[in-house]
Amino acid sequence: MEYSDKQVQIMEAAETLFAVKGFNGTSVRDISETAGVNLAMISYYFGSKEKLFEAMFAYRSEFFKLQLESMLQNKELEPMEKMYQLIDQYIIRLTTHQRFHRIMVREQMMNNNEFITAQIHGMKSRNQGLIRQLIREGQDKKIFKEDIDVPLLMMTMFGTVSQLVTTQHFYKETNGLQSLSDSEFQEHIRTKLSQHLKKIFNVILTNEE
Amino acid sequence: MEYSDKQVQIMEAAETLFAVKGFNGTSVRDISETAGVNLAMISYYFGSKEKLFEAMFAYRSEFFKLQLESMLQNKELEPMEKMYQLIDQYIIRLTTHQRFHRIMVREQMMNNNEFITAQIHGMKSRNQGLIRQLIREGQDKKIFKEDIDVPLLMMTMFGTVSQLVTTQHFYKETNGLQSLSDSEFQEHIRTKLSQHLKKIFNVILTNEE
DNA sequence: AATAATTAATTAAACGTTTGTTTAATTCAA
DNA sequence: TTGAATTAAACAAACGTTTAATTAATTATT
Repeated sequence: MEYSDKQVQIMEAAETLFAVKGFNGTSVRDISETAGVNLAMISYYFGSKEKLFEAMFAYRSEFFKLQLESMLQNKELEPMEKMYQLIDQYIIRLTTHQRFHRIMVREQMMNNNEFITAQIHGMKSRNQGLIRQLIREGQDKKIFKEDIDVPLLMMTMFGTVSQLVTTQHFYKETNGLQSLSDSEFQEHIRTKLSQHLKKIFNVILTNEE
Repeated sequence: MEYSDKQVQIMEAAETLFAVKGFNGTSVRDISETAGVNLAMISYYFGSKEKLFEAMFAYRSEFFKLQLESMLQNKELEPMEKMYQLIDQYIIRLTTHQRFHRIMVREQMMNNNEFITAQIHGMKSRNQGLIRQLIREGQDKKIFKEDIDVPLLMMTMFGTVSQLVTTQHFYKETNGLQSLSDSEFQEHIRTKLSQHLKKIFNVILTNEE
């Protein structure tokens, strides 16, 4: 599907507003004003507010997908190296596309829209499959331990990053980081998360410290 | 503040609906029908939909608070035992009050309502303070390691549990647990989370396996 | 203890806004 | 000249809230 500049404008305005105010908290008039287009253009291009949501979600999820295949198939990388790269890629994706991530968090709680629920489900099982494969590889090479609870480990990775991103305002205040600029703070978050998750994964997957 | 049966009915209906459909996705008429009361009773008792939300949130957060003080001050418990109890209590609370938790997750992303944001902030810093204290105790007794990133460790605890609770539908399907009854599944989740988090905390806080 | 007076609870209906969507007319581009 | 893009206006439906009337419960007075 290809979109004109104007259509992209509308989808980006919708993403921004949905992320902050939620789907039901955002009016079509809000979106049209933010996008700088006439109210009727939204129905004209997308059919309805709901369809706009679905179009925007599909459009953004293209960019949001982890690009793991080539990395995972690289035979020169050790399994733990691959896992580290996977962690870092996930952190980067999630901190870079925070607005979209907030929408995902809300939607996977709500299960209101069938199309979007299906999209999220697809992403999730794809990711779980890839990680399972990677862990299997490490186990076959006798580098990883055998008793790994893959779903729970994924919950920890997704959950830790998600928790920090969605509650970063609290985190910033509670830990006296208000003086940091926005980009400094994002860098801080990424570094901390990376260190923390790598430590956990290392110790859960192998026997070393 | 004391509430009559009818007021509690209204707040419980509101909690249920807000958890599923969100604040803006729930109409006052929805609430009145679910609670089995006349539409006007909501304004009559609570003033407005927003005030009802705040009243419900305050009412429920009473039950939601972790009761940690006495346990943490028990001098016969080892620090790691206390940490395990803390983990289990958190898991129980969150899985028992899932509706309220969903509302919290949404609200701490939105920051729309000042009163509720302040309430959440209070809970969070209180919890962080208690955990920090407990970890300090373990460090002073030379049982815990010195380089512990407390905020990040909390993110992992809150995030892992939260992620599993809010995406339990995906988890159930992806891991072939559809045959379990609701209560069996809740028990499954609690056991898994408990084992998983205790393992992580044990290995992060101490040097043992 | 019975009745009157007062307050609280409950109701259906109506209020003015805002909502998402459509219309019909107009402008623009191919 | 034809079809797409754009517009202001209008639409009915749903929204949160208020009103005014009625019923129920409580308190005061005899």
